[in-house]
Amino acid sequence: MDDSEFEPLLRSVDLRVTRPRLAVLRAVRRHPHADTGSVLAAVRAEEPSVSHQAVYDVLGALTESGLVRRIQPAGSVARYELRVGDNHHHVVCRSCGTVADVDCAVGHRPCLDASDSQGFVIDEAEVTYWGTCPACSTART
Amino acid sequence: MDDSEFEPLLRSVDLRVTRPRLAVLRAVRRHPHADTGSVLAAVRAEEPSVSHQAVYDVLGALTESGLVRRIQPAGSVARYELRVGDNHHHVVCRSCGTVADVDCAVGHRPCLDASDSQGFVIDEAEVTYWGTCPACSTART
DNA sequence: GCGAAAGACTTGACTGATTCAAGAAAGCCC
DNA sequence: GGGCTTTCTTGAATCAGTCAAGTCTTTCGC
Repeated sequence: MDDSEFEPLLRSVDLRVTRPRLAVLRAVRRHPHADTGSVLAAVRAEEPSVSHQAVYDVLGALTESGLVRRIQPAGSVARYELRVGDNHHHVVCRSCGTVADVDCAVGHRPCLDASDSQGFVIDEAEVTYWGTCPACSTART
Repeated sequence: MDDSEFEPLLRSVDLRVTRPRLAVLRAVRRHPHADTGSVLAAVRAEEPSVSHQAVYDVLGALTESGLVRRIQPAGSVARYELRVGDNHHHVVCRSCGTVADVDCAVGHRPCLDASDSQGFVIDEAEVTYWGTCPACSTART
C-alpha cells in the first residue's frame, strides 16, 4: 500500500511513473512468482482499466531495467518477482509447478566459474532446483 | 546412421521400436539442443511422412523415460539433447539464444544441497549460465 | 507365421501465452 | 501550460504446444 518507495525506484532507472507501473510493482510485491495473468488480475483489482498489453509492456520494461526479475522454469509461463539484491534461487515442484525461494548453499555466486565456458562471456549463473513440494509429497503418499 | 544402439535403448525402457522414434533419436544426436521444429525437419528429411504430433509425442515419451533431456531456457522454446550420464550444464547466449554445453565447475552435483529447501524434496539441481557467445561478443564490438 | 490387444501415429482442429501495429492519452521538462 | 516523448488502449495475429478421434503397427502368445 506504500508506494513511496516505488516512485523513486522507477525514476532511478529513467522510467516514467505511471499508475499501471505502480500497480504492477505492488502486484509483484504481493504475489511473488506470479505469472502474467495473475499480475494482470491483481493490477485490475485496483486499476480496472489497465490493458493486458500494458502489463506485458510494464513487466518487460521493469525486467529490462532490473527492477523485477523474470524466471521461467521449463514447462511454465513467465513468472516475476521483485528483484532483491541477493542471489537467491528457486525450487520448482514437478507436480504442481509451485515456486519457492531458496538461498544458495554457497555463500556467494555459485558455480559462476564454469570450468570451460566455450568462449562465452558469462554474467549470471541461474540455479533451479527440481523436486516435490510438501503438499504434493503428502498427497502422493 | 548406426541405429544398432538405439533399438536396445528403447527396449530397455519399455518403449516400442518404431521408425519415428529411431528417426527422432538420430535427429537429436545429430543436432544437440535442437528445438522441436528442427527435430521435426531433421526427422522428415529421412521419414517424410512423420507428423508433427508424432514428434511431440516421441520427444515427450523419450524425455519421460530419460533417454533424452529437455531444456528450456527462459524465452526459448523447448530444446532436446541425448541424455548422457554426466551432469553437465548449459550456457545460453542472451543475444542469439545459442546453447552450449558446460561441464560443471564443481566435480559432483553442484549446489544440490540447498541450505533451506522449504520442505521440498529436491531431486535435481539445474544450472543455467547466461552470457554472450563468441560470435555475438565480436559482432557487438 | 497369425491374430488379437495395446500402444503409436496421422489428421485436423483448437487453446493460450505472447507479440505486433496504430492511434489516443498521459507524464515530464521548460 | 505547451509540446515532445513515452506509455497505454484496442484489436488482431502468431506460434508453440495440446486435444481428440480414428487408423495403423508393434508385440506377444499360440
